[in-house]
Amino acid sequence: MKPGKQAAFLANWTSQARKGFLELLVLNLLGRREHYGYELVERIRDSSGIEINDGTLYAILARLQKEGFIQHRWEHLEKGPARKYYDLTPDGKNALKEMRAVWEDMAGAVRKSGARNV
Amino acid sequence: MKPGKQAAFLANWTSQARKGFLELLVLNLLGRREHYGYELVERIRDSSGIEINDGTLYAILARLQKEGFIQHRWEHLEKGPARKYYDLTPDGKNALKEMRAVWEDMAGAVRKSGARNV
DNA sequence: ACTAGATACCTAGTAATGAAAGGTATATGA
DNA sequence: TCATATACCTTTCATTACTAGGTATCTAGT
Repeated sequence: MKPGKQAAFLANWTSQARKGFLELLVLNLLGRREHYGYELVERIRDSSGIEINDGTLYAILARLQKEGFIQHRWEHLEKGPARKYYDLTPDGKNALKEMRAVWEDMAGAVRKSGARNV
Repeated sequence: MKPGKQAAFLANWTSQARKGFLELLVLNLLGRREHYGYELVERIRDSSGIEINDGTLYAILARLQKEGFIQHRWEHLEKGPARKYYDLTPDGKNALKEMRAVWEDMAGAVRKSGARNV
């Protein structure tokens, strides 16, 4: 196989595998405490080592709010751009519970299906 | 929120979250031993409880073979339709290792980010 | 005063995948 | 004869992450 082809496949696969996962990650973090958007980008990168484009994150936040799973309040600082703080609604907490259960099923299936000797 | 909306969201989210995951699951199973397509559908359902449409599975197998990660041999039985047995190529084993590493990072991030009290 | 960079928000277009709904063919049992 | 199970495959659609843009405020350096 061509040398770059492996890397290209993995990059694309990773991008696909992150679908859904990123939403769960954001809800998980908002379940701990409120965050503003830019803060989430930094926190995800620094604490999880997961890179996320800010454009991707804001799209996720917009979707979650449209679903009624998160809500926001503006905080206008004396210095610097205003911040939009998000936290979970009761519907969001319910959705998070169900999403975690689905995720656990998937993680369990990967564990069970994985051979040790490949 | 409308009663059916929660369920509709979860179904869609699950569908998105399975992207990538299903390919990893298939490679994991083929890493243990060879399987034919129809067998994979049953095995995934029976041992993991994960439902997978056979059309989805055959598309995955076609992609993985196009990438050079799996190969097949035909088995013509005396009775019933012929079976197409798949197993991993060396490239497939390498890809599987890398995909598992990415998956572990994601699973770890979910664990670390998850609050216990939501 | 000007520039670069960091902070903080947002949008439009593209590519890739799972799901649904179809199709083909062989064998079995009512 | 008809339904069901086995076993393969294709086409179309909806959704989401990524890329590459954009706006605006503040700070630091020249």
